[in-house]
Amino acid sequence: FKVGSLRHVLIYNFVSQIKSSHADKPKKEKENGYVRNTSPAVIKSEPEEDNGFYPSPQHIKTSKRECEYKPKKVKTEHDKKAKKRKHEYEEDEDEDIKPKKKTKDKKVTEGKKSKKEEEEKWKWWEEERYTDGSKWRFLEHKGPVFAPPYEPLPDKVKFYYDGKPMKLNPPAEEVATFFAKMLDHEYTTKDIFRKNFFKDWRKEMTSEEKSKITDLNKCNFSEMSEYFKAQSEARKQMSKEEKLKIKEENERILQEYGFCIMDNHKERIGNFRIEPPGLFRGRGDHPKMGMLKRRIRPEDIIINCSKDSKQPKPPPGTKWKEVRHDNKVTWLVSWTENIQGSIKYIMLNPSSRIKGEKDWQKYETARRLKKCVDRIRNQYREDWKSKEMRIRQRAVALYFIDKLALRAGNEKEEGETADTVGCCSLRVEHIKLYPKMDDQEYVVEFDFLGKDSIRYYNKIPVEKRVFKNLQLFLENKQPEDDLFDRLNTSILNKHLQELMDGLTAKVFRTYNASITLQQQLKELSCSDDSIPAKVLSYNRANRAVAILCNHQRAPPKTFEKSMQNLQTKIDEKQNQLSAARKQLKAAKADHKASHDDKSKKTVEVKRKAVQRIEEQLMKLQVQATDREENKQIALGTSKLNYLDPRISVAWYLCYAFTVTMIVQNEQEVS
DNA sequence: TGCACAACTTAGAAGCCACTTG
DNA sequence: CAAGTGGCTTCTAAGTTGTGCA
Repeated sequence: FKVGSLRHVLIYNFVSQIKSSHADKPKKEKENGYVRNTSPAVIKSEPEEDNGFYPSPQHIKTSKRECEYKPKKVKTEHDKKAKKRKHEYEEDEDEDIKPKKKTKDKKVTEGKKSKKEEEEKWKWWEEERYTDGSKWRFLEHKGPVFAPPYEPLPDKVKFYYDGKPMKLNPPAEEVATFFAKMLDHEYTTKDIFRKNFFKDWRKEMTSEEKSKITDLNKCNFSEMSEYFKAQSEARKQMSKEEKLKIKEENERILQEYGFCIMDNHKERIGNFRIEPPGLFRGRGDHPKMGMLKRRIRPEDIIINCSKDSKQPKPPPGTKWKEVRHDNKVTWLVSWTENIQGSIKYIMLNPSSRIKGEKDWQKYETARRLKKCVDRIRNQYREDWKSKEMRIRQRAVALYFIDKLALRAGNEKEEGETADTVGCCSLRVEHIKLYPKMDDQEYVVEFDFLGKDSIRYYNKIPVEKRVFKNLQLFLENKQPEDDLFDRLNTSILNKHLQELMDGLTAKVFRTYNASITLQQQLKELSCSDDSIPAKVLSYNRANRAVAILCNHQRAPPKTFEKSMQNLQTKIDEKQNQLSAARKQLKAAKADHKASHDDKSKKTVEVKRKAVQRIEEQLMKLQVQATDREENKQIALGTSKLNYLDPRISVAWYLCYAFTVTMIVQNEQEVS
């Protein structure tokens, strides 16, 4: 599990170092008049009750020093080098970067391979990074792919109002089809959805239509809905040739618009298609659900590319809103969306250099946190005793973020989005305190909706001082008041920045997720295990992380059924096994009687059969366990965003490498 | 300090597609 | 060959963080 042992293949570019002083410079709190139900700024002193549980001051010093560790070699990228990157990476043979030996070896072998393959395997991580804040030197692309224009319905497909057929003009008809396509979804039964939809739909109607259509309940979209269902059915029934044709066309579009040139490398674009118009579907109880998401036109689009590139052309007869050349950002295309008024971007694929570097950096920051997390924990424990309310609140919030992997929790504009919270925005109504619960003391019960309106429910025992502080924070407050009324994410992050360079609230999530994976792998793995058992161990470690981060999913619609199917298979296998065992017994008896070669062979054959079936049964059982445990848990998000891949690779190398394929998918490894 | 805005990461659902299985 | 399945990719909403300005 020594992830550090992988260092030789990676460049370590610690750009930053810990600020020398963590000394708290007490700042005067500014009071902006009267605020309802805020906590007192200063807290009367309490009797100290140090239980000697926490590490000694010496220990703190050690970890502090560790944290201030300054890498021997902080690379400074000279302008010359930065420019060089644009010009060629093949010619960079003599660059004096640390892992050069390795690189050279590889280059030699790669020389035999085709040019194309080499390009695909560009090792951006072996190159220098930009240090001047610019993201690229050269950027060329073809612009976005727009949603296909609306095709009016054939005349035979009718819309009925109040029982009478009615032909809608195309703009209103288009919006009606959006609704018709969602008829099966429970969204369309929700009041807010219907109200928002109807309001926006009416905006698209002619005055004549507007005066006629006044009640959504009198609208009958069923014929439209049937038509679309038939269409999608027809699409499934298409012949092989037709399907192939569509596939080829998609491939052509991908090749033309799906890539860009950034700094001499062809890179895959993430989302090169503009979002088509439709009805907005927020998550959870979203006040704007059902609103019309407008069609985006070239006139809405801002193009970003380099001056010396071939600029993308807008569709004939149209113009871009703007073309700019900003190399301090990574996006290629942007537009403003009409529901929240926020900006949407077209950016590169995760496989790109620009995303990969950022991702790597994220895990490096998490590793730096590992080095000084003890110090930070001691610090916030100290702060629980602070005289200042804001410091206590900050310290308790940070404890939650660290221990429970809660998100930072920005304030949100009321009425604009679903009512969800994170740590700093927790309200009184979201926690309950139990001085005693069963055999545990000082239990806090959390119950709130977090990101994407996923419920967070957890009961955990906390340290006494935390509990007492929470009681204090709750004093004289209403359920809808903020728990941490003297705290917000920007205050918290400013504090974290002082504790460690680059530290923000979300780094704790990354760190705790990754360290949990590492610990769980160590704990759950046993080198004698069979392959399926090892896979189960890995998935369980992954699952522990997903639980920590509260990554949930709706149980798959077919879950119960597929579970049953699996169980049937297991039962069958068990029957097979007992039959095979019987046969083996019989063969043995036969051999004992005859002692000839033939019967000996039969015994061997039967023995092998039993073994094979046992293995198959075990595999099925493990699969069933894995699936059952994973019913409501989503592993993807943590795999993708929180788990340092080096931990998985290290686990694979030092524990599972004798076994051919734990990770069946090569892509996963790369 | 508070706010708006911009840029970027993280998130679950839906869609798609290749494969298996009966 | 159809139906089921599972493992992706795609889609786009919903977060976090940083910045600049009053």
